[in-house]
Amino acid sequence: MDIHLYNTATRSKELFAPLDPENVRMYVCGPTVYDRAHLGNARPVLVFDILYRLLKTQYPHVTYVRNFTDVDDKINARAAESGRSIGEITAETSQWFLDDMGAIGALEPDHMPRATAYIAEMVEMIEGLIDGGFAYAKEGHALFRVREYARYGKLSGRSVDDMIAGARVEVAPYKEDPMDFVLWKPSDAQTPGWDSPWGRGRPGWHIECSAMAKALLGPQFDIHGGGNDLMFPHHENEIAQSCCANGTDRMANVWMHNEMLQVEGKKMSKSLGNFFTVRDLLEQGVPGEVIRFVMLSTHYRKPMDWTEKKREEAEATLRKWYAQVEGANEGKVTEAVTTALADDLNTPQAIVELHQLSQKGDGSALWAAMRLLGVMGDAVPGWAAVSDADLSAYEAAFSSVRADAMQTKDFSKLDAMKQMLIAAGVEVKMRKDGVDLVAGPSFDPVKLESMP
RNA sequence: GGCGAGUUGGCGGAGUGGUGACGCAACGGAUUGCAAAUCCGUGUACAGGAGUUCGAUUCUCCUACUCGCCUCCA
Repeated sequence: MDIHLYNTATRSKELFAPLDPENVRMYVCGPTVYDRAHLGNARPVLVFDILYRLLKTQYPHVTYVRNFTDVDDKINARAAESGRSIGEITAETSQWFLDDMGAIGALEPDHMPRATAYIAEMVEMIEGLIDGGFAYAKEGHALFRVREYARYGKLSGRSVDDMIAGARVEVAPYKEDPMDFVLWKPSDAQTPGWDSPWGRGRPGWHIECSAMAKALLGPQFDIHGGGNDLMFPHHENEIAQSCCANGTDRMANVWMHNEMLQVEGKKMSKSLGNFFTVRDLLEQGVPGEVIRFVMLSTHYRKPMDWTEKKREEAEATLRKWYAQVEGANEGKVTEAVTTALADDLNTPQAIVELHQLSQKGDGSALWAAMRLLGVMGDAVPGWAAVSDADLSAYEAAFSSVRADAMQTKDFSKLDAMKQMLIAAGVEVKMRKDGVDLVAGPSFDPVKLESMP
């Protein structure tokens, strides 16, 4: 099946053609590990998780790399204020990230390199850039000479001159040109640092991805992804570094960027008070599958608005589907579902196809499709499982009361009983010749104890 | 200020140069002691203006508005 992906670099949807069909290679910019992942961090993880799953259905092998940025001034600040070591913080935070992303159904990438494990590769790459005249060392810094790379700004559609005119660039005495960006910077005694030809210091933010991508995927690979906030400057800088250091004309063939997440129509930010982490939601009792479903219900290139209403709808839909899947045997993913995903990860369209399967009552195909989307595994998750509470005694009692009521035309006792059952979270389904009681999601057996 | 994305019915959300995607909600009907659930059915949405066209929601241009990035926050 043909897969089409929107390539930011060309601003168009293109037929995906891997460099090596035996080994599709993708790199996604991962988190800076200094705290819990917030909901916005989850979006790229889920978007590229879907891409990873899709690619795996079409190619024999996919190599997915997502890094951990464990050297960064935010981490340094966190260490300084908490008195804990950097290693302790990054180890703990990295595991939190994996736990939280696992809870929302994200598969782990094949490689999850930590920046601090690739310092030597970064130094080597910077040396190469300096040797080639693309970078220079000054006052303990190494800087990339942006004017040396003619294609700088092409990915994000900017020109160097326009950006200078915008005057939002940092001017520093050690820079030849205000646009030049840092590859390596000096560390003082309190700041983590590594020895280098330019003195003890630490890498700039962008070089890690160039070095790790090269080490694990080679100088050129298929897909590079991340949030669209990374398009500039991060990805622009990565391209400049990698292409100049590796002598290639491109770093990745396809650049993919997801749009940002909002909460109730506004940017999620601490100042607006609508900032929360994935863990916060999970602790509030929002199942990971629901978080994932809401995320997938908006196409990745559109802003995604997290709302309470969507959360509720997603949960209702999933409960309905889980009930249909329970008892079915897992079948095969229908072509319509895969086709939707193959069209630039059109997850909302894929969800439509799942609705169709649900409508047709095709539980086995639904199961397979839900698994592909990552909201279903080998069994229905516990939170959605139909309760196995034995209500047969109540069923019998209710049936006989109902039979009496039908005779006497006095339904008051029956209605009272029904109210109690409903209050206890029991779904009451009356048929002509009987009654079914099903424990609903909010079933509370304690409330039935006062029943006659 | 620069760059970019977007504006589809009550809400969410795909898609298409020409027969009202889909989900939720709503409404009508069947069923029901009454409800619920279920089933059947109903709705003439494509920001505004101009242009291209036999025909535009879909293409082009302009306007308005929203959002994002450029700045530690994805």
